[in-house]
Amino acid sequence: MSDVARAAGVSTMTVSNVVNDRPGVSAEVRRRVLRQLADSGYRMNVSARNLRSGHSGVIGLAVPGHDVPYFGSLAMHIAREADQRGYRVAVEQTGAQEAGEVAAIQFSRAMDYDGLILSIVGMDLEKLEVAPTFPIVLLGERENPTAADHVSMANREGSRAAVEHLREQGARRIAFIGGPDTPDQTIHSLRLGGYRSALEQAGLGVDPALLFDASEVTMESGRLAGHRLAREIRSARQEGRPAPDAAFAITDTVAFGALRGLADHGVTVPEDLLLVGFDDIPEAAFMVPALSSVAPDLAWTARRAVELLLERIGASGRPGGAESRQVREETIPWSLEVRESSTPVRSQQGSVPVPGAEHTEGSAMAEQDAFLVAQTPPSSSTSTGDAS
Amino acid sequence: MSDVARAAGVSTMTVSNVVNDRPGVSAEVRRRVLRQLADSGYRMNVSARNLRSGHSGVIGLAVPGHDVPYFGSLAMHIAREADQRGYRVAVEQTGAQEAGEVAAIQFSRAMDYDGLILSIVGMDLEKLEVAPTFPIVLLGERENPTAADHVSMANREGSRAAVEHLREQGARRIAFIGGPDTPDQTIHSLRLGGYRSALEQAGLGVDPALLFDASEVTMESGRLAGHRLAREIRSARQEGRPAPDAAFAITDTVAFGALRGLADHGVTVPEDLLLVGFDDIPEAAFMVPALSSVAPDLAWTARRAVELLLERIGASGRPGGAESRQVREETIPWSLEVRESSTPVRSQQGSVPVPGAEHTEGSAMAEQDAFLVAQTPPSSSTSTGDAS
DNA sequence: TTGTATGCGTTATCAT
DNA sequence: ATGATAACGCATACAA
Repeated sequence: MSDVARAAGVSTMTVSNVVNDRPGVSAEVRRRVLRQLADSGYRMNVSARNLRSGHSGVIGLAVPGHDVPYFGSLAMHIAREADQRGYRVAVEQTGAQEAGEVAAIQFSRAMDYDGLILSIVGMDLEKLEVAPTFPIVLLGERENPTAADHVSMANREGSRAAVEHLREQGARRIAFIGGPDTPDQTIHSLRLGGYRSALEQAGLGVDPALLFDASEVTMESGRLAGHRLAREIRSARQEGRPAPDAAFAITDTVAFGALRGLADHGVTVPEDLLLVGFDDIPEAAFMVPALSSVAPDLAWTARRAVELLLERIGASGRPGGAESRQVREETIPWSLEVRESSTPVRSQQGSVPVPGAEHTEGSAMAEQDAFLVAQTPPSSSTSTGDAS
Repeated sequence: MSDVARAAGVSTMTVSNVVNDRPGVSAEVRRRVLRQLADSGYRMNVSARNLRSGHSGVIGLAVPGHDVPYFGSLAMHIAREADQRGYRVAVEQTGAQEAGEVAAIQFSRAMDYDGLILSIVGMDLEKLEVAPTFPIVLLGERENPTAADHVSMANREGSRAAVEHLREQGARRIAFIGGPDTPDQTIHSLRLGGYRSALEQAGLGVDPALLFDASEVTMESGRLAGHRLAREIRSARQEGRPAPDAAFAITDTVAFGALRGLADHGVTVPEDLLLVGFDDIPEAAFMVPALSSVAPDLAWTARRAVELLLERIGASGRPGGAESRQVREETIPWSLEVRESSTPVRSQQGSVPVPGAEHTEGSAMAEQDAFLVAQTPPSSSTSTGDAS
């Protein structure tokens, strides 16, 4: 910058003013400086500016893994949202849910970010020893005991709606594919809670034989659970007892794996079994069969998360700043997307290579739409959440 | 740091030495400083350190979209690789392939990174006006005219192997699902080139009627292509001319969409049509049917990309640094993963809810393995690439 | 409208 | 083994 100043015959301060487009610079001088700026190929040293200004203009986003579709989709929305507010988003992965360690790493790593949006998955919130001065917004499970803002998923309500929907579709023995129940609030315990509450409302209890473990929340664990579920269906039918006729998977990713696992054993969805997932990842609508899913409003989530974080960043400078602000807790609006996987078929489609009806691109689109919004969600499953 | 120094009765320099674990500090003093460090809750100011050291310890990774599975997978590998070398990775999304603009944005944004790994998709490399002093490694298409290191996909070879494989499986009319041919090197033109070259080697030409557009490289565009392909199959059969019996999709994501589009019209894979994709995204093995795919070695890719970038970062300080180093061009090793989607079935599995054979978890695993490595890739499709 | 002095938190260098 | 000093590149405060 001093080079540019010398070449333009002004002081570095004037150059700084030009670069940052501040008023108080004559048009003539500005022109000269701009010219020099271009010629010299000058570029701001961001570190120096950060050092001086005390902020970096980037917010961090910590997700469990870059390769998890749900978080990929979330990251996209958050990046879009932050862009609009002049912030950059740097996405990091926490690797897994190794509570304390990962959280600590995340935190220390985030020190040069202005703030952090942290997706916690199955991690003990108590272990999150966040310095109360650092702006953080938590994303994820419900009922947050920490002193940090929190945008939370309606895990219980969403899961309940999914199971109620399955019952409305005629399902009588509904399996749960997910992790074990735990005292602390994890994705597993909460969504299992919703499953239980739907059953209890129908006057039923949870049959342990209908709980199929997929604690890892991966496609592979879903597949293995699918294998076990298929075997249970077979056994039940052979032994003449009622077989599972539906399943709620804790995650679309798990559901995807389960779909594969069931197929491995010749069990088809929705003919043999109805299936609903959670997250409504972009892939859900494209699976065969298209996967019904509890769909959190990701655009809303991204907007609120960024807004809350920016508010806290703004407050963290001023007296009685970040630490004293009241903690906010908001719940993500959601809906239930009903697709093929939970819609009992009237007549088997079969593998007919040549469809009977004529199809143009337009009619194909219409057909596709019919698949995507096959059915209006029941009233209990419409959007909810306090978008305060 | 000066607070800590004062409290510990030493100089800031000594504190710095302790913090950075440098030699030349007596055990006694180190203990005292460490204690103060802990008590005071001190944390390094990264901006200041960066200002002083001249580098940030962060490398950027620019991908088209956070929500593209292939790049999610890639990001995961790169993050792992960089971690091992003490670097952090910040992932940003370029939004799309808007050549010049996006590249410029990326570049300016990357200024406080030590370097950038840039995934270019369908973007004109010529438009990438990169300041030759900034360390960049390009990831993506082949034959790079820019003055930057480049780790490239074996687009032609991989595509050719896929199509050859389809022919070996008995396919006679192989469709291409992807974007249009262009003079410049895009993912479309290159993979189409491989498709063409495989056909020509078999003494055939490219039939324009077998080119199904999916230029957007999304699930949705794949689905629409699937619709058109299904209609072509129907028409051909009705009119008694040979129908497409296989397809090569430019990307697994497109293949996934195509699978859905075909299913919309009752066309099943592999019974009615064989299908191979490209990228071998994690989902490929879990699709029903499991998707055959050209599988680039992502771990290798990540390692080389990071290594090349770090070399260039290292050189950029020294005299005759980054700009003068010779540009490196390497090709990613790959293999062909053959799965169900390109394996003609002997006897139709059908939708039998109760499999005949007994299944334990173990035998289920065995069955799964059988699916995953259903067949050894032909010799022409084994790993290749100059891992120099 | 423009310039000067000063300091942000850290580390390299040189001295002790 | 430890400390004093200067400097990294910029922006705030104030003087001119």
